[in-house]
Amino acid sequence: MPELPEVETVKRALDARVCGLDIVKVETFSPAMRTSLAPLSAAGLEGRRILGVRRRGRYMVMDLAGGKSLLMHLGMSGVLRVEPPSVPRRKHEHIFFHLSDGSALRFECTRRFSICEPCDCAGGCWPSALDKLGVEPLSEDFTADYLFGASRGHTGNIKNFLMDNSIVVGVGNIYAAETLFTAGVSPLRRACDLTSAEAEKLAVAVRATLEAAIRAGGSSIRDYRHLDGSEGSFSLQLKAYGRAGEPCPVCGTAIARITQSGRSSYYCPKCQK
DNA sequence: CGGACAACCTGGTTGC
DNA sequence: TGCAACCAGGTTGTCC
Repeated sequence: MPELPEVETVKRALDARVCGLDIVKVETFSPAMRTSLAPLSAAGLEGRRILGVRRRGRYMVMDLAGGKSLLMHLGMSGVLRVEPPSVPRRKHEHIFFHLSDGSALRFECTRRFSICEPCDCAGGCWPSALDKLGVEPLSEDFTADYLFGASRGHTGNIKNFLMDNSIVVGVGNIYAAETLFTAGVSPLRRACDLTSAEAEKLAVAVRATLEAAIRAGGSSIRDYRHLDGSEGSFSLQLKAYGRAGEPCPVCGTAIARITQSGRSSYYCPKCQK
């Protein structure tokens, strides 16, 4: 569900809200998201203080006192909320972390694609499962040169290339569409055919789009919600994604919808070359 | 190896 | 109203 701006928004809010609190009790309600929840209670999370939350790609790691951490991924439909445990449990809320201020961190996941499992990655390192992730698009390592170099030899289309997490993390279906629109590049182009000037435009567009989306608190298309249940507003600024048939905001041509690798792509056939 | 695609799971929307 | 088909923001494994 969430791409980088949504996860970053959740991460920031979570870090600000639960840092310094203790996990008093862990309550699990239904067996398994993608990984079993059974180890959660056995992992000795209860009684540990929350030290902080960090993000790598779409993964979040919540560090706890004593060298334990919790690896979390929201999948397609994961929602984290901090609210009183007395609020009636929703149908797909799988875990309650009861916190020392009386609130609960509640993990909801309708489609069960999420991950929430203990890991040993204290001291700022990351679980080995994240080893193959590419560069962070908001880091100084993500440059036009990097993007151009990485695209050489990739004969697949540029849209799938942007969504390849071993190249650059956090760009999913929504922001791939928005980025390509902003850069004026057709999603049908082969990655290896990009010029260095186009790679430059794309790198700038990726950074600008993600930063603008973070400022707006992410895009709430379907399930995505903030920690308090409110919605992100960037969906109002989407120029191409989900707008098939609507006029392009630049030239008025109808936005087209096509399928690439089984997923919908939206673009302006006139502006995007 | 790169790239296309199915599978994982549930629910909402669309269309007959 | 009923029901089937299709769609959905991610990741992983399989096949060619």
